[in-house]
Amino acid sequence: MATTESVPRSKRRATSGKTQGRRAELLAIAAELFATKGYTQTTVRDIGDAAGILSGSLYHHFDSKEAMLDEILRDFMGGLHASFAEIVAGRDTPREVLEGLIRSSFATIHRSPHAVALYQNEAALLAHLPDFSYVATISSDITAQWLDVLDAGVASGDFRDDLDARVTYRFIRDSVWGTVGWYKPHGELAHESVADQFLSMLYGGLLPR
Amino acid sequence: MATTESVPRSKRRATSGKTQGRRAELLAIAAELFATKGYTQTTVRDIGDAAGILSGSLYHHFDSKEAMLDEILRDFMGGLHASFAEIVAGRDTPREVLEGLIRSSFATIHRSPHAVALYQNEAALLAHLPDFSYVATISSDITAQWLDVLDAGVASGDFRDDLDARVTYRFIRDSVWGTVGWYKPHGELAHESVADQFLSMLYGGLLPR
Amino acid sequence: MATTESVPRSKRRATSGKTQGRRAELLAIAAELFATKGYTQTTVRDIGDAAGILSGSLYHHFDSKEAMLDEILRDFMGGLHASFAEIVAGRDTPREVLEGLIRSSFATIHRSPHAVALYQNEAALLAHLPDFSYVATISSDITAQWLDVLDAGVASGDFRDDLDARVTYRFIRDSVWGTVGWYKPHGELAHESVADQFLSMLYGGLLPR
Amino acid sequence: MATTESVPRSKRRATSGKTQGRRAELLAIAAELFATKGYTQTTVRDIGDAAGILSGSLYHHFDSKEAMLDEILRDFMGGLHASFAEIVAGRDTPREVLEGLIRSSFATIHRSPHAVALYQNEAALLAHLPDFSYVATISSDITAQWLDVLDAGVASGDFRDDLDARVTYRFIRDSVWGTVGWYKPHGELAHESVADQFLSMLYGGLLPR
DNA sequence: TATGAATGAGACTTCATTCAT
DNA sequence: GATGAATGAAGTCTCATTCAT
Repeated sequence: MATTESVPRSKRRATSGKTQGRRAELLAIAAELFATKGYTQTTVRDIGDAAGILSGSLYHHFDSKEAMLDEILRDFMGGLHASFAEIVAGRDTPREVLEGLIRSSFATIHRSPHAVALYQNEAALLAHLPDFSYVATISSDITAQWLDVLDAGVASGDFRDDLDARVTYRFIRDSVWGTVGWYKPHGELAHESVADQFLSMLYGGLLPR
Repeated sequence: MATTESVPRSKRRATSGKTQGRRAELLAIAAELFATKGYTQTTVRDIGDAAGILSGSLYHHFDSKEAMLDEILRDFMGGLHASFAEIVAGRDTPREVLEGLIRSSFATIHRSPHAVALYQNEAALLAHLPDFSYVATISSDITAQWLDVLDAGVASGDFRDDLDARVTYRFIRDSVWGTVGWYKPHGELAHESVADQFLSMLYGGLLPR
Repeated sequence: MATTESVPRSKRRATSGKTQGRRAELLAIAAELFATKGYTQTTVRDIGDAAGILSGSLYHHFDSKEAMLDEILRDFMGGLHASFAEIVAGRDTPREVLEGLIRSSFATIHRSPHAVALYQNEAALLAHLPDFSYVATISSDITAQWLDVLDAGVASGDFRDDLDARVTYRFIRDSVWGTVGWYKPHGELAHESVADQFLSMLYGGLLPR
Repeated sequence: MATTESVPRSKRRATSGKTQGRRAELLAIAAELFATKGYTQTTVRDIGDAAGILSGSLYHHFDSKEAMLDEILRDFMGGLHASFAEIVAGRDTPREVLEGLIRSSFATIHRSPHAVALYQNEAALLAHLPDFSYVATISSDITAQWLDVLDAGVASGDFRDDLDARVTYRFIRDSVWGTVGWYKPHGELAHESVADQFLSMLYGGLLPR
């Protein structure tokens, strides 16, 4: 497993405390635009407009448009991997761990929909950019976290042994993260309910007993 | 339900028989590039290079880059809706129909991976382009086809009645179409096997009996 | 009569005081090129070269090449209509008003030869561009100003009553504005002398008494 | 005076009798488009469309788009100069000659409005194209024809001697040829009536006696 | 004669980025 | 920190023209 603890943020500029607030604001604005329109379709002028400054002024805060994407993804993926690691370490049975991972994922979608959407939608782009190889690395780590749980569950008898774990993992992953495309954080449906529904279907199947 | 039978292709240029072959070739090339690099990231020069002609020569065949995307999507979505309609009409129980839809979807991913990827990945872009409103229309129609089957299955007792059909549909949809992101048409895993795996998990659940 | 007082300039970008100077410079350069080479034959690169910047930099100041033409024509035609209105309102007899309009026209040619040439030469083009419908509107208003004077002069006995006012107006108009094709603002012939010659011929005719 | 009798048409292709008809058709179509939309704004595709053939097929008849313009203008200007020469030679007094030139001009506008419009509107363009220097040459010749008549009329006492002949000529020229911008060959107003109006105004002036 | 495919130059425009103020 | 002007590369598209069929 590749080591990804505490993702290094080498190029992040030195900042005073006050500045940090402005950076975070701008990153939030950028993340929303990137998620909504797509990274390539979002211009630095779009970001500047949304922030109430000229596009050129963004370069006082960030080195480039790509640097903004980098900071958003780095923060997100580091946190995601860490919180998954915590769950894996803190629960007993594979079934409890899997349920924890799933519930945490839906909570993450609720909390950081833009970063999730970015991660979901810009896969093709990120694969082409060498500076973003860490995304693939962390992705692999996360995949390993999930596969380990599934394999352990099959071995322990928690899960069926006639399903291919790798294929099963992908079905679960796509259903879970695909939720970002339709779930509304401020809508009627709570993310906990979405998780309940998913777990109920996943564990029990679609057919009545 | 909006009527979408035989999607009109009003602006397609008049063509003789021989021309059609060249158009189809160019569209296939464009579809692959659009799917692989993303529509925005693909330049007309990329397409021209891949086809062995100058980018400007593409405009002898198509009005614009957008027109190429349009023709690809229109053909694909029209065909998809039609083949789903055939399945709905030709089977008896909701369970048989659902299985048919799912198997057909995996077969479609096998046959037209580029168009499927396009439809999956460019949602944000298409929503911004007024000329592509028909995509949303056909999408709604297809959603209705699937929801009808799920509702009928719940009513008939084929499917569990304690799951929200709308949420369940989205989970299924995202798993099925998300397959385009990892399935390899020429790989070891056949699309029929993927369908078997999915149906087994969907119907029986992850837990052993 | 269509109302054309103070032509709206809705899309003109918000600008500070300093910026206005650069805009005006660029517009003057563009106007000269448009008038000399023709609008279509003038490339944005021509304009950039003449201004000492890259063509793309023009788009920092204007939305498009067409927007430059628009601003030139809008300013010119609004001013022309206004100055004619002032003359119509400020003089007594039709003969005095007509003389005022004619002298003002020659003075305008002297002062803004490029805008006049543009208005003269690009009629065919402007008729095709929907964004320039205001040109036709103001033209109609100006025609009405002149026709009113001619009609009043015929009624008052100032002018002959055996000439068709509409046809006469066109002869006068074409002679007057056609001057822009040969008059040289910095040449020996003063615009006042041109006006004298024209009025002498127009009022007295070519034949000796 | 430059000699311009029988303008040479060196590059005109050898043609059979039948072909000539098609050439003439195509030139008429091109002339109308050039006059209506402007030479630069007219594409060879426009011409092809109007003629019912593909743009590339035009090159079986003409060497280039410019060659079409050349043939139109060469025919027109040669004919114009010749018919003016006939008038100058065939009448007695300067007044009769001037009246002849003016009536002939209006008749020409009636008969060949497109060629006249071309000659009027594309002055800026033609000045830039070396292949069209003959246009300036014939223009000078025609100017000389008119100025000779005016000078002769002043000397003979037919015309007032207190008007500058050169300036007067330009006023007349612009009024006469400017008519092409508003006269409708198939309208109610006959070109003879336009000529009557113009001569009445020119000779008698605008003021009542 | 006409078609259909292609060329090659050049047009307008966009956009991330830089920098003096 | 922010502005406003400018850069330079790149993108989409147009169009006169050529040529094999």
